[in-house]
Amino acid sequence: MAQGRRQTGAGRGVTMRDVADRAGVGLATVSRVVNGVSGVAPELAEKVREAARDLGYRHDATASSLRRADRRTDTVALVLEDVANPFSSALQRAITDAAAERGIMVLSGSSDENPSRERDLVETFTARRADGLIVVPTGRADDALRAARIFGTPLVAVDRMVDLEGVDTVTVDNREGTAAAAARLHAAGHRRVAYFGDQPTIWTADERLAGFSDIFPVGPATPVRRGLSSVQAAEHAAHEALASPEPPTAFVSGQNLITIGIRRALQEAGLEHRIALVGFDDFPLADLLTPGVSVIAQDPARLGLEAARLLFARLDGDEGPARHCVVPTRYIARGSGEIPAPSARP
Amino acid sequence: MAQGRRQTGAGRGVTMRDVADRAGVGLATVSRVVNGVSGVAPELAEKVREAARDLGYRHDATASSLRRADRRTDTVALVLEDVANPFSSALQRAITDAAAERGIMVLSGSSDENPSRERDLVETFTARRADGLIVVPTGRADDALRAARIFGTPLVAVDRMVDLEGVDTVTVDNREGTAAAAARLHAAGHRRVAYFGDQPTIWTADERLAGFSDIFPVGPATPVRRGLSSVQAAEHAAHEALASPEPPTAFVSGQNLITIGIRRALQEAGLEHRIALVGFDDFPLADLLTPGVSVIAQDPARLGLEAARLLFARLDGDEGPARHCVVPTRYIARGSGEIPAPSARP
DNA sequence: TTGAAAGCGATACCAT
DNA sequence: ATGGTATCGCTTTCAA
Repeated sequence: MAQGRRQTGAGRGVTMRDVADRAGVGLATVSRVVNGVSGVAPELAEKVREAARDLGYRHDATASSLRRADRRTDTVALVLEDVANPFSSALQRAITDAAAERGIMVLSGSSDENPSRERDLVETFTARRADGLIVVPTGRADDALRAARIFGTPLVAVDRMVDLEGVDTVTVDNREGTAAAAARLHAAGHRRVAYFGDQPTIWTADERLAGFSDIFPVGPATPVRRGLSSVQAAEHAAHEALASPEPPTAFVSGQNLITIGIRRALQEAGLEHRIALVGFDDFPLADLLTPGVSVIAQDPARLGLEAARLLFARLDGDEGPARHCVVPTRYIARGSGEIPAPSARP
Repeated sequence: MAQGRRQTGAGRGVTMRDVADRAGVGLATVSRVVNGVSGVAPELAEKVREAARDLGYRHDATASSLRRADRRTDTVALVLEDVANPFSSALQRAITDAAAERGIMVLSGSSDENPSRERDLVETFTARRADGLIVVPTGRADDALRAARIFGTPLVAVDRMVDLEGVDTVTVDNREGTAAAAARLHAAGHRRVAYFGDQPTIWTADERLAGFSDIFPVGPATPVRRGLSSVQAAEHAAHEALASPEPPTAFVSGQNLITIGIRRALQEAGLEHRIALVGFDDFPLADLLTPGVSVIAQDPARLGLEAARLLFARLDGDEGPARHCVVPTRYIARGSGEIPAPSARP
């Protein structure tokens, strides 16, 4: 059987007018029944529902929102860094769930850290008249977001701060979390500690490095590598660091892919039990590796929930000043971060 | 600064009419310019673009599709099992990328293996007039999908087969892949092998079990556990199996969460080097564990791409008979599946 | 080449 | 309580 656009008389093309005619009522009455407006005689309502069923009527949300006074589409859009990243997908899941409770759908796309892709996405989403936007911004001075704000679409920046007044934000305590983890390494005797981070354009990358530097000011003993954005790049850089005359006794990573890359290099060199490693952002199976990977864990579900709440408040008419929500991180000791410096070993 | 709906005169509420008036041209001309229809005098077109820029005009894709002859919304919808699952998010990513190339957006939602949630999602998506649907069906006789087909929205089922004529499908060779892996265990001397699988309502769960049974017919030596759908459940079941008088010498898992649960139990019992484990579906870091986890790997990106292709062909007017695309799996030996049976050990 | 006008499917006002 | 009708923002004839 072929899959055609119009294979049966039912479905496509059946409008409220058709339903009204078949039920022998006015167009407005059908609209009331479909929208569950009270004040329609029960028997009429039943007749309408029957006609709708017979004809295979399907409500057109598109036309509905066009005519509606509030112009709502009951859709919010989500611009992530990469849907396939576990952090992003946990965020998406939390937001989608929160939205579903209100009967709101979620559109999403990946910017891949590319400002022009981000711009395209924001443009497409506003063209589709999303009621609101939740964005993981690619940059601090974000053009795409500025455009959306001018257009008037409520907007929440999540995971990263942005230099735009009046934008609600949700972030984690990147600096404090990283500093606390670094302090633990310091207490365990580490003095030669390498920091591997993401691209400096990303706000979180700056914050985390700052937290690290609070404990280990950058110097010859504390090499800093930035601009790492894939497992392979981090793995390669870690191999280089291990091959240097005075290799670090510990690594701090600013991102989960980097953490995995470093760990991969350590395992290849057979050093995972001798060199400490702490990563920012938890990842699945970190606890099943031996030794387990200690991390500064974020709570992406919580982040998403707070972002959704902020956005929904705006959708509900909140016109107050911008709010900034900071979600705490949590250090999870699994072993790799608890390896002491050689000097401190018995 | 407050975040209002209408904080500047620009943006919201600016229609083509406004642009037309400011540019001193007709409404139709603006429409032509915006849609890039050739045949407008260059100077007029420039005037229109300028007016649009000045007023902060944003095209309304909603109204556009309503009036357009083909009624296209340039949106396809995706019903996944759980966006947060790596398999699902890889699928989503591949489909979103393929769609983006054609200027198509992707709506998505998670059914959580719940038929009524699936139904809601399909309903919402068709109400939003998605041009097409890609669904990971929760059941074989899927009501939600039947409804969508009657409505006439092109539909592709991915990952799982469905008892509905005329529906395009993309799956992997579940049975063959599992049988091949089981055969390897048999060759390595294993005779007491446990199979842990997902809920029997899921088509893939049946297929994979069938593949296992092709090599190890179900009997006392080959216990089968079904209905496992979380890491915890699998872990618990694995502990039980290990505590039995004659524990299996190998495990075969029908799903990635189950694989992880079994592995967790093995590590807790200190048996990960003595009892073999092969899982269906690869997962991140499977190679970093010691021993690495051998898997029957699917290629979710490929699955998504094929599904998108099938759907786009329908959108392009293909009315041919339903097509079924089968993507091959690949066994990846990492160690856990290569542990020989004790009887076969020197 | 350009513009006026009809109408996509639904909502909301205003009569009845 | 119910129905007629103007209208949402846009595309698409059809005339000029």
